[in-house]
Amino acid sequence: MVSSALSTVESIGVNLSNALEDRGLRRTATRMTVTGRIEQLNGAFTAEQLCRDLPGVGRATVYRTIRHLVDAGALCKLPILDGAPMYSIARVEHHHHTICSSCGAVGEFRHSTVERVMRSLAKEIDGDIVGHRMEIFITCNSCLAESATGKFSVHV
Amino acid sequence: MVSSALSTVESIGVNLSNALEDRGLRRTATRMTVTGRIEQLNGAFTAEQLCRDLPGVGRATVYRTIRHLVDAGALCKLPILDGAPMYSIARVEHHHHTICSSCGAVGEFRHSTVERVMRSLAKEIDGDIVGHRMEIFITCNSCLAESATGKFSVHV
DNA sequence: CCAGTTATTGATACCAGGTATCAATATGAG
DNA sequence: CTCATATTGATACCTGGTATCAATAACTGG
Repeated sequence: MVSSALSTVESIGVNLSNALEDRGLRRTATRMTVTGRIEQLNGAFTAEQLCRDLPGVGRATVYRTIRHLVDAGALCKLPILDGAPMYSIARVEHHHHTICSSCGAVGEFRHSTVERVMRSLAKEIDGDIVGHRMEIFITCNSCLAESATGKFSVHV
Repeated sequence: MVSSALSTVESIGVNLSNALEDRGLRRTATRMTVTGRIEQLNGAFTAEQLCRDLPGVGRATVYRTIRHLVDAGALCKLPILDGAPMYSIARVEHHHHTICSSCGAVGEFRHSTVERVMRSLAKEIDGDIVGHRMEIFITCNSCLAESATGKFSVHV
């Protein structure tokens, strides 16, 4: 819901069960259930949330499947300060996240300037840059409308 | 150790026990022990590490003191994917972190371009930007020298 | 300095999120 | 169909961290 509102995200075709198969994992009914649910969600989710949504699937299996998808690069794992990490389908090659401080909704964006900054930082940083992570904390438009109170912590 | 190697960090005088006192907390011997140890460390640390270093101080007290210091803004809490968060003394007003993917050493840096990017992103992001977080994953110079194997996960 | 109030401490139990184990079951190859 | 292998899920366990609470320490006014 939030992802679709971000102008810089272009969806690429993702098929989670294919991602698993590509890693030599079997396409089982249970895994289809899990990946199907994730694709339905169309937004970021936590592992516990997925367990609640799929009471017929064992906790261990849900966590295992998520781990496989992260390893396959099909999901990205987003560390949340003071809380369980969230996962979202990696729709764009390399991207960053927006997190609504009020409702927790996660979106993706990509911006060439960010990558350009990385190159200019390379001169100032002691060592080899091997990657980066960036999150932007926002109050999303629907929360602005409701002017809800913040509940996620923000690193400012 | 890594912090001092980063050219963009300028130390500001920090006194952790003062930070606690400013919040109306008592300057007790136990708190002095904890803050003293943190100041000695001169780098990022985990809560468990601090507990191990201070066997005479109760676990609960170590965690409570860390929480107070984070609330006071004297420490920053850095979420680590797959692991306990690390804490480091907030030496500069607003900054970002470098994390060595090999040894886990954390450094700080500040770069005006990053803040400039935020302003240009404001146009493209749906909602109000309230903050951001950025981590750069590096292989630090000492690890480059040893060409150690990576053990921290990287979001690329 | 004392008595009383309030804050702090730390042992303990507990909780959340997640992983290892392992017997039972499903899957796919031949 | 048969067998080796992968998957599943109940369970126990682990890690990181917090709530509880009785004992103790630290401030306060008198």
